[in-house]
Amino acid sequence: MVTINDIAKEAGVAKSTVSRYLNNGSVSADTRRKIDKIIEKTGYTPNNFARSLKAQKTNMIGVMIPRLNSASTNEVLEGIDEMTRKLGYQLIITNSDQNNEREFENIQTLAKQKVEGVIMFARELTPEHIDTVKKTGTPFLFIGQKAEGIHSIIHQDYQAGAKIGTYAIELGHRHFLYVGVPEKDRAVGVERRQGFLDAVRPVNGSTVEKIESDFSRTSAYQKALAFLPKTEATYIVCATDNIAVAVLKAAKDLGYSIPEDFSLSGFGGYEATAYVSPTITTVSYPYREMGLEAVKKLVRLIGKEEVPNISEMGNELVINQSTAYFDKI
Amino acid sequence: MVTINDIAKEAGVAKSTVSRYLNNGSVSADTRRKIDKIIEKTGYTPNNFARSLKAQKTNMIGVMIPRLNSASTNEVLEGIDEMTRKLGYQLIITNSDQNNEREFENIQTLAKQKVEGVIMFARELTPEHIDTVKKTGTPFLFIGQKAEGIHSIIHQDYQAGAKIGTYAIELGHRHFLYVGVPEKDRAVGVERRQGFLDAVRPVNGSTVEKIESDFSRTSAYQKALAFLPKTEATYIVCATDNIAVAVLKAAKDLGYSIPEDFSLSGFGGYEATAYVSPTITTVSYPYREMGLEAVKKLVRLIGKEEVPNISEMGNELVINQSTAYFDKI
DNA sequence: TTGTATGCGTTATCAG
DNA sequence: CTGATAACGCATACAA
Repeated sequence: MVTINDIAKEAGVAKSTVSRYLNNGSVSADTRRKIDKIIEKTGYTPNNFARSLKAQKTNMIGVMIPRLNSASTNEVLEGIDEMTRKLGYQLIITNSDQNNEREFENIQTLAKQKVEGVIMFARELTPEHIDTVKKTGTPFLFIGQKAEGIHSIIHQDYQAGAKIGTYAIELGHRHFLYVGVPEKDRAVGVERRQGFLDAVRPVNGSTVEKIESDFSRTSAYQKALAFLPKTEATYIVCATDNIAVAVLKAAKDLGYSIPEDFSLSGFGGYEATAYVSPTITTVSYPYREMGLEAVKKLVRLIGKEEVPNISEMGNELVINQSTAYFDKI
Repeated sequence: MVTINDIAKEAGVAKSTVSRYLNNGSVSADTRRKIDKIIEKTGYTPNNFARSLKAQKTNMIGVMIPRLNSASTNEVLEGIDEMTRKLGYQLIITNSDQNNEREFENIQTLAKQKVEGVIMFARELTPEHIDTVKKTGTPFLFIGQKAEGIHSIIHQDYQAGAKIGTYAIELGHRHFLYVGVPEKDRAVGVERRQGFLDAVRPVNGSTVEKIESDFSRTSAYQKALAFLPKTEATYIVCATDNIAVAVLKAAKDLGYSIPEDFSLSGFGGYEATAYVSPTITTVSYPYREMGLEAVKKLVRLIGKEEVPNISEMGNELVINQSTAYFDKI
């Protein structure tokens, strides 16, 4: 490996001169040219570890994601990737496989790697999470969930739920089936649902049946297969677009027509909702922008700037073919 | 930050003793207990940079992916993630946004980070790619494409194409539409298609029309919308499952029935093919296993072991509802 | 502008 | 088993 020392020797200068060349640049035109050429020739590149060791600074940002095959996660990641690049940081991505133990591990691993800050896609948040995070002393930013005393950036899930509820009521529906996810995920499992319920429940004669799935399509498909034949509902609210796609599939396999037999909607605004038939009504979330914002916010955090504890991203109702007026009496 | 020195001082021993404690372990039970306690108390964790600097070894593996929102890529990544974890390596993932310049950059960035090896998801391979890679001197493994003088692990794309071709002929089809991708991606754009053509062309009276899309659903959808009304084909071969999903959508929007008006198939075995109606016939690829294999192979490479230049992964025809016998005369 | 010397946190070598 | 010391590659304070 070629080091700053080799360069210095070959150029006949002190290594501090080479170092200066590399950093400030207070070097005479002559030596500059010499060093230029030698670096070119040898293909020298500075050793980041030595640098980090010295500077006590790594220029790295860590990202923790719960799983790799999530459409929403990946869109946020695109935004994160873009902004970290723009701001000159290097990204380290760790995957925790939706497993708490591995999340704890990863929090510590990243801290050990001396990343300057961490963006964590939060799912289920336990006190132990909060604890582990706080112990690291590293700036942390949660995405998707809020927690006492930790900065976060979240979706307006309650409002999203309310949008769907209001819309469905306007269409004339009164009987709903809500396909939810576990409450451990507060944002999706609780907030989103509560927004919907609060919009729908006050309406005279409305009913809501609930079933619970997990985030996988297979689970949602199975549940729907079993439950659709029994339900009184005319409108099916799915807690995510993935679930909606799976429920749509189950409905078709059971011989139902959407939206004739059931109206159906999801949350998220995934591309998939536009490539099934009928296309699925949903609430679209600004995932990419969220990623951009997250990095900006984290970097301010790293720089000890004052930043609001919680930032919220908006969202937008997207009406597609899977929902229709309810006009049978 | 608490260092080995602090520990040593507090324990009243030399820092080399602490270091030994941390590594080999040749320490008296007494000092061991003392150090144990202090480390526990202070929450000391070794500084990886100092370690790497000393050891000239980073324990990191770099991964270069062309984009974050690809189903196949992410499945391979899951495998890679699993195996790197198992083997005790840390992962650095970089995204190049399907952009050659950024690929060159990333190759060098990773080399600078002194990763011990790199797994690169190859798309289009130019001489400059090969060149840049070779200059780094870092062990490289290509996934998905092969290149002279660089180790790689690839799919049997030719065989996959042939499987679809043979199957379609058996169904009685003779007129085909092939929705392909640019040839710059040799594996998908050339090999896969060639396997199909070689299986189909020898058959009497067979015809193949070709159109080209890119890897995005939007592009495929638009092309299909324009081309389906004009085609003579009874079977549409799509170069990827994503394309197939988009073409299916276009066909439906145009009022066609699948498989009555057209049979349709893709490649890849993505989950999406199972959650549209009809489900789409495809060739399923062992993505996750590929990730596992890739890491194993790279690690052998890092260890200077002898490994075959090219490894191939098999694949499997998955017959679904989108294909049917052609029996109209 | 340039060079000397020192230290970042760790490991390895070699005496004791 | 333990301790002193050098070295990894780089940046910087300070002197020249």
